[in-house]
Amino acid sequence: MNSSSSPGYDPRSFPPVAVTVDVVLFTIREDALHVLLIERGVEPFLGLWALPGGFVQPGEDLEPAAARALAAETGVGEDEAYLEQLATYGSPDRDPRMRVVSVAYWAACESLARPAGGGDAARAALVPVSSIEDGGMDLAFDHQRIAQHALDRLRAKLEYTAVATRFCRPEFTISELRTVYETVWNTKLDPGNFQRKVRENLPFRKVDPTVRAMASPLRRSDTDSARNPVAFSVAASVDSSASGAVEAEALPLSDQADSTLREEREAGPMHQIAWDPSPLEAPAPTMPISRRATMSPGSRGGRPPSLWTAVDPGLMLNSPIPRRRYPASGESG
Amino acid sequence: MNSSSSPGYDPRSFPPVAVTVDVVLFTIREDALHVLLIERGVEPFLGLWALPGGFVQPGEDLEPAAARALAAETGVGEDEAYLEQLATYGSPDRDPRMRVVSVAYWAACESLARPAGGGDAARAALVPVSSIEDGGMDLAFDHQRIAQHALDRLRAKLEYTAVATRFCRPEFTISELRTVYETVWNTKLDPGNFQRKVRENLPFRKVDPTVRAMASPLRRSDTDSARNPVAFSVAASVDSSASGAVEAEALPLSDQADSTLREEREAGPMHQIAWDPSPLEAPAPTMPISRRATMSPGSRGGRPPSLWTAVDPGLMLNSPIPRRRYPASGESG
DNA sequence: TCAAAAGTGTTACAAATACACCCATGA
DNA sequence: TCATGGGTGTATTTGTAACACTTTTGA
Repeated sequence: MNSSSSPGYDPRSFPPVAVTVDVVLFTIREDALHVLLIERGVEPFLGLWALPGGFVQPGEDLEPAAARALAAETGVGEDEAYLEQLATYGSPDRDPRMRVVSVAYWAACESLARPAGGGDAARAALVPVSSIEDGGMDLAFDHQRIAQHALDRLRAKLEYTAVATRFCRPEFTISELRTVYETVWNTKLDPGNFQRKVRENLPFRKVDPTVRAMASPLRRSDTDSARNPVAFSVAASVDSSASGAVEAEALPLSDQADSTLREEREAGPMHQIAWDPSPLEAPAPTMPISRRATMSPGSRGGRPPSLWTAVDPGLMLNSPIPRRRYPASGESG
Repeated sequence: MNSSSSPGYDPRSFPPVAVTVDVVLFTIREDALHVLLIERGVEPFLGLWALPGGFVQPGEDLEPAAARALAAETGVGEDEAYLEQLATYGSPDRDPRMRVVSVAYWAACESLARPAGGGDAARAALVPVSSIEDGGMDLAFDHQRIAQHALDRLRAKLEYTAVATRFCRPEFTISELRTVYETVWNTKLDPGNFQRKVRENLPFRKVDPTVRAMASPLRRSDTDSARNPVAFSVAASVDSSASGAVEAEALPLSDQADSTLREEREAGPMHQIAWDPSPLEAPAPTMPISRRATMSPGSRGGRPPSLWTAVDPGLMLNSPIPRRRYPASGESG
């Protein structure tokens, strides 16, 4: 704020601007990184794809606004996604209707459970980031640029934070985590070295099998959840309660109620959107939510992997995951 | 921007919000990192110190608005400072008067030449970041938080970009540059290793002494400046080209905050501010602007150092400057 | 018993650290 | 000629890359 101005300050004298939020939601589907887009049902850019978003309401903070917009348009609840501010875009002509300043957020979540079919309002689709990057898709407004920035940020943060875990279920195997890195960076990582890296990083925690065994599908009701990070409870409160920061001790982290828990998207009535397999989107996902230990899709065997969690996805890694620079376009095996 | 909204879209129906910009300007003075603050002349927070800033004008993009606000309140011109978006703060109650969303920027510039004395309106001061960090200063609004975030970002970016050069004159010695790193990180770096790092980093360029000799104080007018990075010419075009909004990445600033309602004083004339040596500020700077080769203040001799420039302060280093984690508070020697 | 995946060990190489040392200059 | 800072050389240490190898399971 500056100091002096014309003494007579009139709250209504400020230039008329609308403030919105836009969210770039990433998820991994079928071994490819996807972005969630919504088809516009009104002008301008009618029929084009755009990022989910909406106006910031009076009395509403920015991040909650982003979370709300995301939930309203896609059914992705607040606890399901990691949400972080990206940047703000306010070019005077970015919206033909009026001056709109948009605060962009990016989000990461586990593969969307199978989308409820109840298509009501908008059509949503998950499109591979490759189609964003190669400019093959025409997005509304400056959303292409925003999405690209979000992608850059995501890739950068994978290297030195534990956000990658937000693409996994609350408990995951190291291989699953490695697959996330490989998918986002579009590269291959050495399994052995990756293993070592995860093990030496405090934000990643191995789930104690004995603790898991004792705690049945239901959580213990006596001990509190937030203060006492016992199995089950942690995952849900993970991002918000970041509090405890880094401790050296092995917490009894663990998973949440089985699988099924996570499709409880009660987050309000008809929020589900039609996961219409539009031209842009692959057929609905069939990824099993079952708790099989081994990740690999076509696995015929192998040593049973141990399960891991992240203390807090936002935490900095003490030792970054080295990435071989990913090539511009797809490289595999 | 959101996709679908109520069909009947009324440009005047959006919630009333003011959008402002705030700038955290860093500079190095007397071997300490300082932030520029302005004393508030009106309520709220009358008499408190605050970041320079102002309203975003109709038709004005965000970054230009920040540059304008900075120039208007401090006299620091656009070409003099590196300017980069930081984050946006929009807590509903951050300004008691009304809803204000503030897009914060951070800036770095060479030690402010001697401040024009023409003290007219506001009082400005450079305060050491230490007094911000230890909470010893009470800033208006949420500016303390913003400043802290900016500081975190600055420290992070020093590591993998060439921004540090923006604390130096267009041409500088490696020692000067090292001093910048040491000051910002509050640590000591090995001169030999630092030397090597700079030499192997492409964004840093040694000024060819022969070229310098030929080109008098004035630049050659025949060859273009942007294409042909000759001494002198490079520095000027440096920052503006960094435009591309979001750059690499920095810290996990996963919080949001608020904004500030600043009373705009038009970008009219009389922009200089009184560099009043307020209680917060050290006496006016006396740093010679002369082009002496050796940096060290009390230098009695030594080999004449070569001069360097940065191709572009925003550029990523190909080999990051390793930093020993700086201690919480001052460590020296 | 075989293939596949988890996980460990080991070596080769690259980078960072520490520090000795030489060089050029002004006083 | 001496103190001082610029600049280089180099051994030590640390970290990464590559890959062989052991373990454990399902088919």
